[in-house]
Amino acid sequence: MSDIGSSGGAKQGGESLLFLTDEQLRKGIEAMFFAYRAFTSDPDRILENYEYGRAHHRAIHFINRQPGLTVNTLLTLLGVTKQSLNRVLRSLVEDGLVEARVGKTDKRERNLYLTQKGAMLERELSEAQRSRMRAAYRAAGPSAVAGFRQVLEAMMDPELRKFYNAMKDGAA
Amino acid sequence: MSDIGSSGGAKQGGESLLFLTDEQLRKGIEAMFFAYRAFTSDPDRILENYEYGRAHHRAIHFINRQPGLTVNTLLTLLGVTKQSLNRVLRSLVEDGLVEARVGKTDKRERNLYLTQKGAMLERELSEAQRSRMRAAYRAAGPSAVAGFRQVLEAMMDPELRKFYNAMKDGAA
DNA sequence: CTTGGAAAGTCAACATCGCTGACATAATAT
DNA sequence: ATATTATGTCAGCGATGTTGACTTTCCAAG
Repeated sequence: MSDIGSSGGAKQGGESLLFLTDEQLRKGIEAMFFAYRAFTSDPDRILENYEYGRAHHRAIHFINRQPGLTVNTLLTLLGVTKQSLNRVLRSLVEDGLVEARVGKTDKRERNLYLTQKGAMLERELSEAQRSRMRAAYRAAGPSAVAGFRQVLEAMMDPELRKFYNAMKDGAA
Repeated sequence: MSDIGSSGGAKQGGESLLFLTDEQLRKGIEAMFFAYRAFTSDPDRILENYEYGRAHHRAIHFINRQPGLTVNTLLTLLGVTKQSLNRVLRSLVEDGLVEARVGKTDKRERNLYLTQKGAMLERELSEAQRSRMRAAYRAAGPSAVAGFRQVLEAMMDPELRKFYNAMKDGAA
């Protein structure tokens, strides 16, 4: 019953609140589900040819975006345990895709960088993903893209939103 | 080099194409990643109290949205193998959350329905998710929501977009 | 200079949830 | 009658997440 409240109340609010009915919200949930599935399918298909999975892709993505970031920062961005990340990171370092340099100020820290080989895989993976994103952006148009970004940002957990906003976006 | 093409070209296109730079696209990728993580975290937290996982949630969601749908349809919507779905579906039926009625026209088919118990869990899970979605919608505003939905829809694989559009959205 | 704590790495065990392959059953369709 | 379809099931495997325990390294504070 408690979830009916906001739904039943929506129609009273006039046009500006109509989109907050439960069915509209459920439709948004489905949109996220289907879109995210498509969004990950392209890199997944590529990764089948390697011995890597989605976890490797995510690590590679953020190392590329913030060269030199520490393991701890990467842990926060990915939201997994160090044991889980370690497994992934070790194979990437062993295979020569990622370089872990001992920190110069704090020697306990490791600063992570993509090697040339790592950067190549990153481009292959992200190009697949960017290609779908680009097509969707073109189909939807600039103002839709702005709205898309606004809603996604509002949906994030506050702590990660900080990290998100701290990243380059080429809009400046 | 091939992924530079569209990026380098973006600046030539004037204001309307500026959002297609590689960095803008990567930022969109990150937005999807962080938002999706938040989006799934609420129901995941609830599911820890039960013996169910994300897969159960997804099945419950679609059975609720299309009561009476067949196993095959659900398979398509979820994009998993029947072996994977069967494991999930069996536990839901055994625990009395889902009812599988033999089809009346084709007796090979099973039509799936939520029981009262299943509907209760569905509401608990989806309320958590809708609550976050509602807050994001409110924060971003109606026109942002329209754009959000447009981009996500454009991102889907065509076959699933059909299913997506066939679902109730309360907009009619 | 010793010591406490932080950063990182590692080992073991386990759960979830994908997958493939093989096979059984029941019922429709030809 | 036979082929095909929808479903269910068993076995095994792989990727990725988890907790818990422990070690090593190293900065920093007493």
